[in-house]
Order: sequence, then structure tokens, then C-alpha cells
Amino acid sequence: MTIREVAAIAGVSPAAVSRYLNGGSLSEAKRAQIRRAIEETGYHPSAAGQMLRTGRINQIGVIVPQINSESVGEVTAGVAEKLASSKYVMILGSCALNEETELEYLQSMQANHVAGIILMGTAYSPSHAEAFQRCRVPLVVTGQKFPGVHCVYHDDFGAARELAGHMIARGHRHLGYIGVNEEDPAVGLERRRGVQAAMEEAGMDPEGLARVAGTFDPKTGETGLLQLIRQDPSMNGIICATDKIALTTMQALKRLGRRIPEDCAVAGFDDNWAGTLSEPKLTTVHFYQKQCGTEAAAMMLDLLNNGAQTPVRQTKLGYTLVERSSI
Amino acid sequence: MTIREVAAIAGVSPAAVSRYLNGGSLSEAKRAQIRRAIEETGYHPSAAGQMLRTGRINQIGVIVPQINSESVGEVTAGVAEKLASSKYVMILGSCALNEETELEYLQSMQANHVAGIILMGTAYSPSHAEAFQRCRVPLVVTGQKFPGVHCVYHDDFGAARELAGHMIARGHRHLGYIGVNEEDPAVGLERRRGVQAAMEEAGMDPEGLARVAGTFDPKTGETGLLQLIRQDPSMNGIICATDKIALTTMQALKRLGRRIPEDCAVAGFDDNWAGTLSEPKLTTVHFYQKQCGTEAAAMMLDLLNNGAQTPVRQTKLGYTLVERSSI
DNA sequence: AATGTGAATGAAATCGTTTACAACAATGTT
DNA sequence: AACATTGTTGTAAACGATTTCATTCACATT
Repeated sequence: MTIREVAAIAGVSPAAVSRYLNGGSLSEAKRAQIRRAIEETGYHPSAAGQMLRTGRINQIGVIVPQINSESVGEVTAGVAEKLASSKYVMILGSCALNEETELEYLQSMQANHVAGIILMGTAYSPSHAEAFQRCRVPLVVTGQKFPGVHCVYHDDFGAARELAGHMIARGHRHLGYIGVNEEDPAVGLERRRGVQAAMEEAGMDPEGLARVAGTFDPKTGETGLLQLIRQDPSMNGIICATDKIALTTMQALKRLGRRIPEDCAVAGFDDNWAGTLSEPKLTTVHFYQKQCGTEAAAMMLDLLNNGAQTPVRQTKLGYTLVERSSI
Repeated sequence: MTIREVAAIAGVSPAAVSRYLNGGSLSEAKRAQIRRAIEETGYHPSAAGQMLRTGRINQIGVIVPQINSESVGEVTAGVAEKLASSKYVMILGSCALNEETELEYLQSMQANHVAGIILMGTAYSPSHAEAFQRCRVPLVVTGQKFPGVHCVYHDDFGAARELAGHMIARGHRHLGYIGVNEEDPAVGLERRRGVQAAMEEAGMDPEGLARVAGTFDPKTGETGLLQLIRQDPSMNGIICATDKIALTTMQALKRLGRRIPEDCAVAGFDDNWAGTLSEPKLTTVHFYQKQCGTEAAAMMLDLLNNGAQTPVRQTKLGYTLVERSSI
């Protein structure tokens, strides 16, 4: 089904159909005929023809560190939801946690003439900075605040500060922190710094924070806990960089015979569903991951419509403290 | 930089350059000239032109019911992993659980000339059957066994039978089943039938199974449990269609003061991570979701290479019973 | 009545590639 | 020597969309 055939059915020229689709001056009568013809035939314009003629393609590249992760799934769902009502489709590149792949996708997607790229950020290195600068299509980064690029990110620092402040206010003043790879600015650095900021505000020494840097693997909770106890045997409050780590930590604590939260409070980030099942239920922070995806997609659509030369936009999203019973 | 310019530099016709790139008969002399011209100019053929001319595009459409779900994420990751080492990229369509969108994507992706489509199956209706038959590009369905289409699916029936058999063998002979929408053949029907098959093998009346059909929402566990108890107050074993439902059911049972598994055993499907945290730990069935994705992608690549006219292939994947302490 | 304005319209050119076709040369076969 | 066979080569016609250009027409302004 080509634009010619549709035009023939509607009794107009192919140019008129193109104008109908892309917005050009057209009488209401023809508009109606064309609408009917398109509905009748289920015509969709060929991406190939469009791309050849315009040099652009109605596809937006989405680069994610891995797909099989809850937060990534939420963001992607948000992007998909927003894009569904646009003319753009989403082409997905998963890096399988390999950092080089991220930059390769950035390259190959541009070579494939995508209209724009949404990148779920993880680590930030000089080669990232260079690749971002060199990017010839609009680029939106989610989940991280990188300098000089359009971003939609979470208030990891604020969330951590409030969470830790809450824990301190409840009397847990010997804090421990189980973190992840600090090359990830948002999850690795900001959350830890937020905790330390809360300590400072409470008149405590931020360097007194017992801490270990693990990985995103939940097992980090178990191994991390043992290291933490060695660092500070009197520790009575643990904040973990993710709920998965926190839940594993809780299990390990229980095995050691400690009561939660009386002997030691625990908290995490992400509002994982499993946190509603544990005993006690996990206090955590809810981030608006799906909204992050829709915001990023909206920003991208705006960039594509109004030209990419606008000043750098960096949107910070809020969070909600979810108080349950582990503090 | 177009094929014409390269041809001019090499002193040959554009056709010769095309033959050089795609493998046609060509003298060694011209071959060398063209090689030099291409290296000199850094020419790369335009995907748009190729696509338009050949009608094919190096993209594989993946249609999923929703992205933000663990099993979908796993399958998608498997597909992505396999595709990464091929020349194809993945274009993702998420249906947001809307069944019509599924068929719309099937349409629009074909209109966009994708090379093939991988569809994560959910419901199966006459309009699905028709759309599948009418599909002009290779189609692989995952997670469901539909007649007449290439499929990669799980042994839901066998898994349910073994799981229920296990429960019966441990003395839980008054069974209840909390299911989901039975328009989903795999999760809705096969799992329930497997349970009933096990009952029959144990000399029980399969119609004696107390059962309710809920939704994928975990809350189904709570509401379903109450209905089940009303149907059969002496019930001492519950099988749930998913782990999420099972975990909620366990919570509700505990609130009613029942001991698990002494008063009532519980089991689910999917090997959700949360099942390792609950008290008691959840007995479940592990399906190989990621493998399902890689197998489907491998099948697709094979179909694309060796022509789609091969007989219908339906690959059944295995499962592993994960015995923990809820039975 | 003459002129200017702007919207509506279709014909035709264009994008970069592949490939059917025909032409040709070089070789082997009778 | 005539003929078939094989392998190289270039020409030109697609593929399906967008967009420039020129034309028409209706209406408002002088």
C-alpha cells in the first residue's frame, strides 16, 4: 500500500496525501476523502521512503544499561507510553552492563539516522563527555545529572538526606551505609553524600559513617553487613543503596539474632514491591521512574519540534518517603 | 557521499560498486580500484537507499504486553543479547496491556518493513489467528503455543502437574487454585489444567479443585483466598498462577492465623526473587525466560537466513521445580 | 474593471540504492 | 570458421515518500 494507491482511492494526488499527513494547506473536503481512504486501507507511510527523502527517520533510540531490571523497565515503559501517541517508534539498545557498548550504540544509532537518543545514564567518564558533545542528534539522559546535557533525574541527594534524617530523629545515631559502585554518580555518590549531609545537620561527624561499597547484586547486603559490624559494632541503623540490598541485609541481621528496628534499623531506596512483604516492612524512598521516562520522552519530542538549540534543560524529579516499620 | 560519487572516483559504474559490496561478478582490477576509492572516502552505504530498494530493513520488531514486568524484561534481555551479535537491531513496541495495540503494532511494524517480528504472546483470539496468518514477515511467538506459528514456549502444563503432584505427595489433598484470566492459554489455562491432571493421577476428582480466576494484580491473592476458603473450608494446599499472587496469599493466610505449610501449603510460578525472602520461603517453578528470548531470536535469525518456508517449529522449554519450605 | 493576495492543487524532480537487461569480450567446442 | 558458453560491465528503471514549482481559483482592494 503506497501513497499513490491511497491517493488514487481518495481521488487526489499523492502530494495531497503527503500534505494531509505532514500538515500542509488542504481543503476540508479533500481532507475528509483522504482520511476515509487511509482508514479503509490501513495505510502507513513507509519509513524507507520517508527516510530517503528527508534524511530523517521517525525512530528514537533508547539506550539502557540492561532491560531486566525493575527501574529500567519502569523508565522504558514511561518512554514507550509517551512515544505511543507520537509518530516516533522506539529502537532499544541494551548494553548488558557493558560500558563500551553504551558508546557503540550512541555511534551506530546516529549512523542509522535516528531522530534522537534517550540514554539511561550510569557511569560518567571523560569518554562519555566527549561522546555526548559529539552527538549530532538531540540527546536526553535519564537518572543522572550530567553537565551540559539535557537531563531528567531524581533527587537522590535530597531523598537520602531526608531518609537518614528520619532515621537519626528516631534515635539511630550509629549509622552504616551499604553502597554500590561510586562511578555511578546518582546511586553511588549522591545517596551516600545525602546520608552524610543529614549526619552533619544532626551535629554528627560525617566521616563517622561506617560504609562499604558493594555492587547491585543483592548479596552485597549480606557481605556488606559483616564488614559494617566489624567497622562499628555498636551500629544501630543501616541505609542501603537499593531495596534489594536492604532486604538481604535484613535477612542477615535476623540470622544474627538482631531485632529490627529495635536493635538496628534498616532502610533502602526504590520502593521495591518485596519491601511490603518483609517482616518488618521496609521503609524506603519512592522514585517516580515511570514519570522520569515520560518526562524524558516529552523533552525529546519538544527538542525535535522546537529545534535542539535551546539551552540545556535539567529536570529534577521529586521523591516520596515511604515510612513503614523497619525504622 | 553516495555510491555515484564513489563510482566516479573509482572510474566505474555505480552498479559495479554495488556488486563489490554485495558480492557479484567483478574483475579483480575493478575490485581493487573500488576498494581504494571506498577507503579513501570512508563511504558507507545509506541504509535508507538500501531499505527503499530492497524493501527490507535490518530491524526486528519485538511486541510485548508491557515492559515493566520481570518476565517480559528477561525475555527481552535474551532477545537483545542474541541480536547484539547480528546485524539486526530491535524495535520495541509495548502494548500497555491493551490487546488491540498488539495487532496495531503487528500492522505498523510490517508497514515499516521490519525483517521479522517477535511477539510475546498473551491472549489468543480469532482476530489474532487471522493477523498471524496474514503476517508477511517471519513471526515468532514466545511464551505461548499457538497453532500454525513458530513458537518458543514453556512447559506450563508439565510444571503445574509436577508442582501439584509434589504438594499432593506431601499430604495436601484439599487443593485450591488462584488463577488469572483464562484467555491467556499458557498462564491462565495450562497451569490450571496441569494441577487438575496431577489430581487425576492421584485418584482425586479434578472437579474437586476449589478455584477462582483473578488477575495478574497481586491483590488477587488476598481476595482469592477468601473465596477459596468459602468454597472449601478444609483446604490445605493452594497453588497460585504467579509468585506475586502466592506471596500475597501467604500474607493473608498468616493474618488468618494459619501456619504455612502445616495448616495450608502454598506454591507459585516464576521463581520471583521475593520468594526467597518470605517466611517460609516460597516453593515455586523456575522458567527459563531469558533462554526463551535467545531461542526466539535464534529461531528468527535462522528463519531470515534460510527462508521462512520451513515447517512450523515449536520449541518447548523445560522448567525446574524449586523446592523451598512453603510446602 | 484591473490588479494583487493567498490558499489549494498536481506534475515532476529528487533522495541512494539494487537489479533486470542488454551488450560485449573472452574462451572453449564443434 | 561458426557457434555456444561464460563472465564482466554499464544503462536505466524501479522503490515510496516529500517538496519545489507553476498554475488555478476565489476573494479583496484599488
